[in-house]
Amino acid sequence: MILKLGQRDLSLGPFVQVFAPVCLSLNFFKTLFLFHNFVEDSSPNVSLTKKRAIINLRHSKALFKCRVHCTPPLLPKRLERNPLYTSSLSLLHHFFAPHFCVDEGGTGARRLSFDHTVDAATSVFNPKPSLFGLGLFRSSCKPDPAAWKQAAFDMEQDDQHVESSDGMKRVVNEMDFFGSGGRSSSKEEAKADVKMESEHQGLVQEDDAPAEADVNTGLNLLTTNIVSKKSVPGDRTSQNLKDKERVNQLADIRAELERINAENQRLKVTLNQVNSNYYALQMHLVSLMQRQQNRRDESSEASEMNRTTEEKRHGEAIVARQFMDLGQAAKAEKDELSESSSDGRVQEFSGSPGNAIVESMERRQTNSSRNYETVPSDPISRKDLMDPGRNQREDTPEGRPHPGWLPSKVPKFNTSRDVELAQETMAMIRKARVSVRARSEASMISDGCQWRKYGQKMAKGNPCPRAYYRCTMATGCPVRKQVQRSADDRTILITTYEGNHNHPLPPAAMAMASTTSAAASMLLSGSMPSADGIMNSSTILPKGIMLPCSPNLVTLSASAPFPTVTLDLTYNPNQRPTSQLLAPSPNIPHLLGHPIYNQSKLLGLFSSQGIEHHPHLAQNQMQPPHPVADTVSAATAAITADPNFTAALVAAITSIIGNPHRDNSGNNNSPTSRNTGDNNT
DNA sequence: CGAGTTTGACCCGCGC
DNA sequence: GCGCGGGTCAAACTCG
Ligand SMILES: [Zn+2]
Repeated sequence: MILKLGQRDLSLGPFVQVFAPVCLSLNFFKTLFLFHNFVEDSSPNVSLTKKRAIINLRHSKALFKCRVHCTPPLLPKRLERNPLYTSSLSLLHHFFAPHFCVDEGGTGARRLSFDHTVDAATSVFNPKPSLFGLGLFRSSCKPDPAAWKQAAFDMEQDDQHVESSDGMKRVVNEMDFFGSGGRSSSKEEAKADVKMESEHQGLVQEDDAPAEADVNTGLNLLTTNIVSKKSVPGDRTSQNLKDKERVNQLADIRAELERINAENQRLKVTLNQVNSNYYALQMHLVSLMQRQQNRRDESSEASEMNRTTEEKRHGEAIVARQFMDLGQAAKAEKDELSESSSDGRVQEFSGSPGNAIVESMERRQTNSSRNYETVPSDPISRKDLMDPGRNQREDTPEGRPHPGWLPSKVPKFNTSRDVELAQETMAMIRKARVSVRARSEASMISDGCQWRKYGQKMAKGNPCPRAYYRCTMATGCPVRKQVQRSADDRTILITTYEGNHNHPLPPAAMAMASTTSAAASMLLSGSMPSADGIMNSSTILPKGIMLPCSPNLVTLSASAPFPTVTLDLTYNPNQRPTSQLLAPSPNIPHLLGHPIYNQSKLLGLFSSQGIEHHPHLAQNQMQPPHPVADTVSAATAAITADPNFTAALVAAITSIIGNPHRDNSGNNNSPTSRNTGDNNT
C-alpha cells in the first residue's frame, strides 16, 4: 500500500492518496470509511472533499483520494507547522500502515516524515472517543496493520514491475465513483452511470451508455457483500469461481485492446513524423528569413531535424477505461447488472465495495443516520440520478484534428511580417536549450559562471531532483540552467543551458558559454548539427573558445516545446544508435578509449589546472602554465585549428579527475543529507 | 547582517 | 473545468 500526503494548493488543503491492491479492497475501504468518519467527526471545520475512489483492474489497485479541507484555510509556510497537515499525517499514520510516498509529480519536493508525532492538544482532529465503539463497525472493520503491510509489499513489487516496463501505464479498467460527492448541484457530469472513457482508443462507440447497461463485470471481487448491505464478509469462494469464469472473456478483450493499441501507436508515430517534418520545414523557413534580414551568415544547408525522440511515447496509451459513477451505480442496485452486456467488452463494477463505502461516506454527511439502507440520502442527487436525459455525453466536437497537429503558435508566413518573424525567431533563440551530459560526482559542473539556485523539483520519471539555477554574474542576466542527474546512469549529470549572457564573461566561463550559444544558434538556424559545424561556426563568435566537442555525440531534438541540442561529453560505447544523428568523429585519438569518469571540472582546467599534465597537450603547441587568459586563448586557437587537439583536450580533462580545484561556482558539493525525499514505499 | 539555499506556493499551459 | 506537470517566486532558513 502506498500513502501519499501532499499539499499543492493552500486553499484546498492537503491531499491524500491511498493506493492498495484490489485484493485488499475490502479492508481498504473499510479503513477508509473509518478514516473518513474520524475526520468528519473530529472538527466542524474540517472535512474531506473531492473524495474519489478508483479501481485499476489491470494492476489490481484501488485508489482513494481526497482533500483535507479546513475552513478557514491554514496558512503556514512550513508544512511541519501546519496543524492540518501534520494532523493528517499522524492520522493517516494511525489508520494505515506507515508507508508513505512522496508526491513525485507536484511542485517542489514534498517530503514526508515517518516519525512525525502530533501533539494531541494541537491536532485539528479531536474525534469523539466513542467513534470506534459506535457499532457502526464490527471489530473486523478495524484497521488491520498486518494486512496493510503485506499489501504494501505487494504494491512495491507491482510498482517495480510497472516501472521496469518503461513507465507504461495502462489502465485497462478504471472505475471511478465520485459524483455523489458533497456537491449536489453539479450533478451533470456525474449523471452517466457507466461512463465509458475508452472512445479515444476507438474501442467503444459510446452510444449513450444506458443507465441500466448490463455489463459483464470482470471483477466483482469480494464486494457484493457490501453492496447488498448484508455485509457478510467471508464467502469469497463463490466470487472466485465467478472470477475464473470470466478470465477467458477478459483475455479476449485484452487481446483486442492490444491490437487496437498497436494500431494506434502506428498512427501516432506516423503523425509524429509528419509533425516533425513540418516543424523542421518551419524552422528552416524561419532561419532563412532571419538570415535574409541580418546579413550575417554561416554555412548552412537544409536540415534534417525530423528526428524527434519518440521512444518515450510508446507506452502511455491507456487501453481502456471505465468510469462509473458511484451514486447511480449503488442506486441502480440491480441484479441484472452482472450479466454479460451486448458487447462483451464492457464491464461494470457496481459491485465494488468502494461504491457502498463511499456512498456511505456521503450519506452520513447529509443525514447522520447510520443505517445501511440504500436509500439515497440526498434528494437532489437522487433526482439527478433519475433524470433520464443526462446520460448522453456532450463531448468535444468530432473530427477535431489531432491536438498539436496545428499548433497555434505557428507563425503565419506572410512576407509582410518579417519583423514579426524576426521577433519570433529571437524568442525561439531564447527558448532554445543546450544540454550537456557529463560524468560528474559533484552536484554541479563548474562552468565558470556564478549561479544562484532558485528552485528544485522532482521531475517526473526521475528519482533525482532537478535544480534550477540563474546566472548571477550580472543583474538581469537571463541565462538559466537546469541540473539533473540522469535516471539511467546516476553518474551522468545533465546540465541544460538556456539563454545568452548579457555581460562579459571571465575566460573560465567562455568555453561553456560559447559552446552552448553556438550550439543554440546552430540549432535554430537549422544547419546540420555536427561537431565540425559547431567548431566552424565558432569563428563567428566574438571569442571562439569552444569546448571540445568532436568526440561527442551531438543530438538534436526539434520537438516542442523547446528545441534542444544535446552535447554528450560522456563516452558510452553502448549508446543507442538510433537517436544520434552523426557518428563520432573519426579523428578521435585512442586516448578516448578509456572511460571518462569525471568531467566536473570542465573549466577548472582552463583556468587553474595544469593542462600540461597531459603529454599530448605538451606535445602540441601548448605553452607552460599561464595566466588564465593566455591559456584560454591558446587553447582557443588550438581548438579551432586542430580537431585532434580538441580530442586531446578532452583526454586531458579526463586525466585530471582526481585533482581538487577551486570551485568558483559555490560550495555545493555537500552530499545534502537532507535530500529531497526518496520514495520510501 | 547579507548572500545563498530550501521549499511550499503560485502561475500557466495542456490534455482530458 | 479540473488535474497535472514544468517552471518560477519568495518566505523562511542557513551560513559565514
Ligand atoms: Zn550571465
